[in-house]
Amino acid sequence: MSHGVEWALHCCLDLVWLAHEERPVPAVRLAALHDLPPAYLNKHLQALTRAGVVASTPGKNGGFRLAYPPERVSLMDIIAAVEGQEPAFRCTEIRLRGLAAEAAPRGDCVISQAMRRAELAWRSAMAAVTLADIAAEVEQKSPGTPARIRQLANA
Amino acid sequence: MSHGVEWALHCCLDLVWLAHEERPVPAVRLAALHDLPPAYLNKHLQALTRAGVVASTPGKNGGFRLAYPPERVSLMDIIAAVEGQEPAFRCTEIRLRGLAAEAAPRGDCVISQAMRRAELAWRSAMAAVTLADIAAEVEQKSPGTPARIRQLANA
DNA sequence: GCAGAGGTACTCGGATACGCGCTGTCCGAGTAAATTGGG
DNA sequence: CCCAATTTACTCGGACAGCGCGTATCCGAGTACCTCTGC
Repeated sequence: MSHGVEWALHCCLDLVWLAHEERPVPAVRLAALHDLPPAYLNKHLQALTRAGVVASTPGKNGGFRLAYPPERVSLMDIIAAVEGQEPAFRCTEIRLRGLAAEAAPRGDCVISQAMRRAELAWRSAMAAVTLADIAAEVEQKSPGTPARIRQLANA
Repeated sequence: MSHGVEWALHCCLDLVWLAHEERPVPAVRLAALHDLPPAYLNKHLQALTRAGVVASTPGKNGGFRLAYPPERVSLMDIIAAVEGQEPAFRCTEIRLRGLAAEAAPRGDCVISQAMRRAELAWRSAMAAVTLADIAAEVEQKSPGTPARIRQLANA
């Protein structure tokens, strides 16, 4: 899994706390928060924009903000936006090629079924966690974090 | 996830049915079963050998066979052998770098925890399925498959 | 003082190089079987 | 006929190119703000 996923997750979490600001947050500001290459982070934020997870406003005082309230944005949404929606395991039906094709049973590939089940378990676990859950847990462990982030982002 | 995983899974399943043979199965025979590039399949079989999933015997009439009975080989073992044991999501602790480092809460990264939980769900689902389960399901759906594979592999 | 036109600074968006890992191939080391020669 | 040394054929194992995708960067299109001028 690419590093852009980690960046996108943390930046979206920051956007939760910065949503109370009037103005959207530019990519440069988000990059400075975590010492990331600004232009490359911008690329991933574009992917989030295309997927509809965040909304971008161009021009001066532009930037990014969450397109939905944090309760409605799951970690799966962010991952799918950055990594794409294709499944990690792609069955190419090799059982239907070569000599073994004659012995291939009818119906779906059993191996592919098992892989799909496992991947579905992963996707469900990711979809069950929302940005609001993450934010709430962080605020519980260290209540000062959101205000600190807002302060540092506007410096 | 690389294609080698799919190859390894299907070949290990074939090895379950070919385990009743006296002689190990060479990579060329396995490749012919599914019309795969023999040398490249051999490379993945080497990875399975290094991981101890299959055992290789060199020389004439050599080849590969399962190192354990199929009940003790899970799909996770095969995937880990080919893809490596490192987790798909690697937390690089970007919350501790940049301006936000001052606002970083103590304890583990909450996002990383959620990712680990999801990945653990995936690994558990994979580890819960053994080659014996897959083989039994295939044999139930089409009982002639194992004998057909044995016949085609020795042709 | 005020309105409007122009300039300016800032931001997103996509187009452009670079590097690493998966993909694919080849040849050598090693082993077991087959062969051959001698007893 | 039996045995052993040699040859042979076959297999795994690792070393060697090719390519696609993620990584990283830069510059242009577009927008909002600021400034300046005229009334």
